[in-house]
Amino acid sequence: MSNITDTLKENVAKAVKSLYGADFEAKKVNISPTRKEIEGDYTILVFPFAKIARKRPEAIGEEIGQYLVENMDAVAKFNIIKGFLNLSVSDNLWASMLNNMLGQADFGTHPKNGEKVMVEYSSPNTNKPLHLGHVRNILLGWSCAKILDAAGYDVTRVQIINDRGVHICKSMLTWELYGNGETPESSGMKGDHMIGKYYVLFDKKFQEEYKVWQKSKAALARYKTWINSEAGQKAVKEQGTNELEAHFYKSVYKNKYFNDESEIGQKVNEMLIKWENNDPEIRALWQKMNGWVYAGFNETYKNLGVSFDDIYYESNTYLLGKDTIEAGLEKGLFFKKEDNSVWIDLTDAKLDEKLVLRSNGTSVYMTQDMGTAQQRYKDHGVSKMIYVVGNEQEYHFKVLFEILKRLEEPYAAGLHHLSYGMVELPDGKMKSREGKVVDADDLMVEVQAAVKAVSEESGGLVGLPEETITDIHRQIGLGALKFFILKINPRRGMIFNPAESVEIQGQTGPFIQYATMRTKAVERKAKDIDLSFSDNYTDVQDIEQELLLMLQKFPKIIAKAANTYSPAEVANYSYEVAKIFNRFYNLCPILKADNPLEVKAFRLKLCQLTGKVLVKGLDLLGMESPDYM
RNA sequence: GGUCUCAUAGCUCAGCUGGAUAGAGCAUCUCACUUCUAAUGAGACGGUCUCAGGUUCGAAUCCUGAUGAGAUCACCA
Repeated sequence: MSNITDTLKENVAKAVKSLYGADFEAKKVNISPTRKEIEGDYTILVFPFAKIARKRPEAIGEEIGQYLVENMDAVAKFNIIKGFLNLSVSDNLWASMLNNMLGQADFGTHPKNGEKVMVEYSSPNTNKPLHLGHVRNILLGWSCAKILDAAGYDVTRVQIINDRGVHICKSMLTWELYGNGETPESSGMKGDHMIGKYYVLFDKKFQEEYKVWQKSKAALARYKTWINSEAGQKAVKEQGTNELEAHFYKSVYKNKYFNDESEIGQKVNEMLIKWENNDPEIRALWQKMNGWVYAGFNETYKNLGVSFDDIYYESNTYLLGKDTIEAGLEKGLFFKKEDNSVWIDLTDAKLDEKLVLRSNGTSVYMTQDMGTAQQRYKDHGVSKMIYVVGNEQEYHFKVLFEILKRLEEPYAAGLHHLSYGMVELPDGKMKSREGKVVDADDLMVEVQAAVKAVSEESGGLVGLPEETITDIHRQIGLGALKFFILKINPRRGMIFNPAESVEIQGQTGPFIQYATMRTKAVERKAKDIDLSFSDNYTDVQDIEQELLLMLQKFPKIIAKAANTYSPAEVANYSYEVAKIFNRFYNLCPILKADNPLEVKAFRLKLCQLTGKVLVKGLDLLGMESPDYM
């Protein structure tokens, strides 16, 4: 039996054909659950047929309703209010609907479609421990991968690690200068946090040096040269001389100072050159320190419950893409300027002229990304690539995708940037320089502690082994955090309120986990109930019908979430299911002693199905379902 | 300035292939645990869907414009 709504749509289309002799696409029939206060289970909108039938909506409803009752066993009766045709489903249909859904081993998931898709997420920089922004990224990526898998795709999860460049050398240098051989073991710090410390230290040391220099005669000379230059005069015009010197040091000259004059800056640049020339000592240091960082990252990933199938490193990919430049030049897609730099003109796509190769022949980010995409296609043969990256890179990806499209890459049509908004704190943006960041590791510890406090108060876990209790606290804490982040449409920027993220009441992860736990608890208690009696149950309550109709949507929700790359779709659906189930749980006793057998059997089955859907829904969000709470 | 997002209840968010009286949660105020675990349920309160036009039988939803917020427009990554 296919889905009842689909069957209804097909029959409505048939009705239109037979009554009015016109073709109407079954898919376009507008059908929705009937509003609670009106009699009926499904409502069909008849306005769209008005033009075809050339009759009043009420008359059309009457005719179609009549047709459906006569031609479908499932439709018992109907009524019409304005242009709305409300159908009531036959009583015996509910049990068969339930059996049908419960009979599917993996209800909700779609058969494999043979398509391969890659999801890239996390993509950290080895200098900074993962923070709240990464957490949103990682959870989105992980959940999307799960959803795509459930929707029938063959998914490869990857991350690209930014492990090269000037910034990496900064932490290496300060560790060499001031580290005294410190290791994660010797300091007891997580590797990524330890490296992060040296990265911050570099900035501090540089600022100190820069500040001293600003008082020198040389500094004053640089400032005077600038102020008399064209750019300097322009600045004077725009903002006056007030604070101009500070502005000069802060914004105008800083990079130049770093590259040309700074002692510590020189050392970093020397180190980078050595790294690029494969200096064995530098490379060994680099590998050692990266190893510490990766160990730290892996711990965080493990705690978050996520993993990857393949990892790309920029140190391997940064030279890729140059052959593509050649190919593009031959095709006439790219062009060279006099200084030998290579460009592409995308002004006709409302994008600008874009540099793809520097005048000195070295790559830019775009070059590298072009090459990496091709490499991934070679490695994994994927037809779709999903990049989970913040919305600040929207422009970059638009350009990248446009270039790959014009290069006629076979996967070009399947490229998607899953762009998500910035995570802000209630008092504004996170700023790493001011230490105003929410660290991923700290965050996970905090949510678990908060859950522990509530749990001990409610006392639901008393009597279980200590280890089990701790693990349940972990599951709930992470559940609260993950749901809090994933329920929001990725597109939107979000305000992360730490207090709200550990809420366990209302629209939260633990609310859904609690409902799921209830389904499990009932099942544990239900013994020796002959489930086949459920078919005799015909007095199906409104709330039971509502729950069934909601559960029936599951496969479509997964498909929609996959098509829109939106875990929020699954999150909000799971919440709705949990809410209806809780209402059902309160209204309809399942195992009550004086319930007739068919009532127990039907409700128990409904409970089982709800449990299956909720467990799967939570799993798609990367959340676990505790057995006790 | 160009481009792209976003704007719905005091707060956090759903709803957007146009359809009935715009929905949840939080907060505030009631009520319900001798009951399959109350981390629950029932009820009350709360709205000019930013504004102004347009299309339509019908607009929170589509179009145009305005206002406000964010992002982006490097031979940076």
